[in-house]
Amino acid sequence: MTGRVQGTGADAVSRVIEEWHRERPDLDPSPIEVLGRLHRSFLLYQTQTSRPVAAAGLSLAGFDVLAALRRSGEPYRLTAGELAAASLVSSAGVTLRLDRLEGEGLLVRERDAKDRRVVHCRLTPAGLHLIDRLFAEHLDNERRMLAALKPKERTQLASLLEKLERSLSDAQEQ
Amino acid sequence: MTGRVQGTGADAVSRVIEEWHRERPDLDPSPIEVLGRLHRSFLLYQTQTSRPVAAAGLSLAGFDVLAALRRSGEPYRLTAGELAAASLVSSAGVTLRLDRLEGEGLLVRERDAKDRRVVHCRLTPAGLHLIDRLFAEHLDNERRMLAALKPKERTQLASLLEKLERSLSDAQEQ
DNA sequence: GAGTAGTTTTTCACCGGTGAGAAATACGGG
DNA sequence: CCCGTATTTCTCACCGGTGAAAAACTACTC
Repeated sequence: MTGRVQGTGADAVSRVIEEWHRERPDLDPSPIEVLGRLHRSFLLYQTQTSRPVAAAGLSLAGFDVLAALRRSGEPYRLTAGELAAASLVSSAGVTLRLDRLEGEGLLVRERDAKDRRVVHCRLTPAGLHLIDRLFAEHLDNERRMLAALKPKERTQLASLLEKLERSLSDAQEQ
Repeated sequence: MTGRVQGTGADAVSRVIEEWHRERPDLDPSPIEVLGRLHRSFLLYQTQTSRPVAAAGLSLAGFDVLAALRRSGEPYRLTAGELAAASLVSSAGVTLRLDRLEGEGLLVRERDAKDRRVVHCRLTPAGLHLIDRLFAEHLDNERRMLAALKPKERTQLASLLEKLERSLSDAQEQ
């Protein structure tokens, strides 16, 4: 018997699909097999990732910006536009992130001398120190989250997620 | 030569990993192969999913609630707690979602007669009609997003995401 | 070199989420 | 019954995101 109630029996998404199949047998709910699980996995990931970052007084949004600057290498400097593109965030969102991080002294804004529209963001020593400490922790935390996957499953999943990202990008185009 | 600049060359996550490898060769960034792609895929998914839903005057949050009620079957009624659990949202978040949907006449709150703490939420005819119309569109939209994946890739990805969700759940436990 | 189009970032008004704790109710044991 | 504990939902103060439009600037064209 497959029909479970609400609780913790099988997989939440499997139950969702069973319910839709019962209620709307005219529809094919199979996309949920992938995208519903994407959604739920992301929410779990987000919740668990933010905890240690928040313990250091940072949000995931702030962490994301500092990480982008750090991995860009010296002089740890990117424009607001580059940060928006790297994080898939709107330009308004980036402005907000920068306001907070600049207020906390983790980065500084510097107007470009040649093209005075563009704003460069540069890590301060405090920002560099913080992200260097947090990022190692962050990776360890992520490793814990993947502990139940075998190495082969991880590489397969990575490869399929890469294809998924491309598929989603394609769909966006038109 | 593998080092690409910023643009559209290979995969954004591959570039991120190359950068980290260059900047912090002491760390193993491999979790990003999976979780960075999870993150980006989710953001793309979210953006594209919200468009048609928003065109009907609804947010993804509202859509999520109506869908949970609809698939629960007649009488299309769940408690606030059940909705929170189904959507991985805090109780405060559910209250907010319900306020908006009730204000728009898409559901009604009904206090339980036996246990007056619990609030049942029931789809109104307007809510039922709206979600029945939108959900079919939504599935078609999701199918478009998966178009570049072969059937076999979809089932593999679904199965690996199920394992990932379980791995993330396990990690949450302690 | 003035006008126009295009770009980059910021502002504004809003939605949607959280954690902590309050409020209301239920329940079990003396 | 009454008390302490647990459960369920809501309130409050806040963070973080968006789209549209403004602001600041560049660059093209005539």
